[in-house]
Amino acid sequence: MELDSRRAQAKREQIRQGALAAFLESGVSGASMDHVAACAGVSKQTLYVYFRSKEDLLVDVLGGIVASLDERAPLLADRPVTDLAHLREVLREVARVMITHLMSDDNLALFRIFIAEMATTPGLLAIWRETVPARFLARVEAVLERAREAGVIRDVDLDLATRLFIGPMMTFVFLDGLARPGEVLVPNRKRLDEVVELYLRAVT
Amino acid sequence: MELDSRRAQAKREQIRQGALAAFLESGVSGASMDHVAACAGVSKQTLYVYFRSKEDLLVDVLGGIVASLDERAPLLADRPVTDLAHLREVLREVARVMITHLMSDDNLALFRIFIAEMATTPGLLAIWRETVPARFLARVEAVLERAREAGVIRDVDLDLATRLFIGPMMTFVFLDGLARPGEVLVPNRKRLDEVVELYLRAVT
DNA sequence: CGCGAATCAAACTGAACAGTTTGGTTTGAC
DNA sequence: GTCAAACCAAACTGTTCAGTTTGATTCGCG
Repeated sequence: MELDSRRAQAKREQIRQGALAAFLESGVSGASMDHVAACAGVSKQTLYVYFRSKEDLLVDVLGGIVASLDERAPLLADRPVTDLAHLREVLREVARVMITHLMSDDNLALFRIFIAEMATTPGLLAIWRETVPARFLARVEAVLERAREAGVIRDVDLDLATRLFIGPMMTFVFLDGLARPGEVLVPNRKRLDEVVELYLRAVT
Repeated sequence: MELDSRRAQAKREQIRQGALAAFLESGVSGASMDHVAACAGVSKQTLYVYFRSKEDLLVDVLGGIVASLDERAPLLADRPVTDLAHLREVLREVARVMITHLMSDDNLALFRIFIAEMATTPGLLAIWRETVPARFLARVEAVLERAREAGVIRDVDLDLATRLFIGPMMTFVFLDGLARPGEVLVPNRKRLDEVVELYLRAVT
């Protein structure tokens, strides 16, 4: 089998999408490989031609998702933060994007999968570590660093300042989102802006 | 069978403890009922005398844990917060207790179980909702409310102010704790005090 | 002691499911 | 058209596990 051909890559992708749908729908252990195959519109055997095992497939799928998040992330590095109005605007936007993006049903299901499977699937643990702290937190921290260099915020510990900003968003996601599957109450713009205002008071 | 007798209650409790140990050790789906029975030092059949099903047992055990957390929680209602020094001291203590308590291996495992099983076990969902937001958040919020009445903090939105305080702690628990089973890096006192200081600046 | 309730160990049932095998069908390159 | 690679459906294997059944044993109370 020539698994590098264009056709093979397409099949791989087709399987990935079906698997993702199945996992999001019923969780990892809840989705049988028969069901995954059905979702992907592929025979069960073909699954095993392209992926060694269920765990292999899971890691591959989630790894792909996480990598693709990078592209959808706002280009924080380009945004000017040389005065307070700029910083305020950037933080507001980050808050909005975070909340609307992370609190979608799909993403909440993804979180559930990560947290549940991380303990027993080393590959996922590695993906989470490389991503959430290393990429996402670092990106926010970089914004704050530039703001600090420009004298917009005080000389605070940047890691803690980042956590103070991310934290309230996490309360929305984990306390409200995960606890109410199907009926998630997403905070509105005004509420998020208030969080930013409260936050700015701490760091300026 | 007289399931209300003293003896029966003791057996129930014995089973609960064994089940908790088994669940923490291997997760819910990872712990077979045979293993639970072994951990409890009880025959498998006795398990089913006292609990209708595995799900029943799970809900009962976690419900008990969560209820018992109340007793271990610091008595925030008694603490005076009529000046800044008081408030600072109370918040520092809350932060320390939260972190040392929530970031223990057992509690991280509990979180993992809750998040993973909540989606498919309605009983757990109810327990989580009644507890985490209703009890824990409310308790911190009550402290802030008294501080606000005493004029120690500004006239801020109390829900958001609570989230701003809880949030950074959640980053430690969820970003650092859940991602590094076995090698959790707990933030030290100084670091937590810095968080409190940063926080106080936002609300005073 | 003696009796009934509680408990035990162990085998069993039935279902679910990851992964494999088989044997037949489609696809596309030449 | 032909041939091999890719694919498919379906049956099969071996295992795991929740929950049940059985039949013997222990415990506590009178």
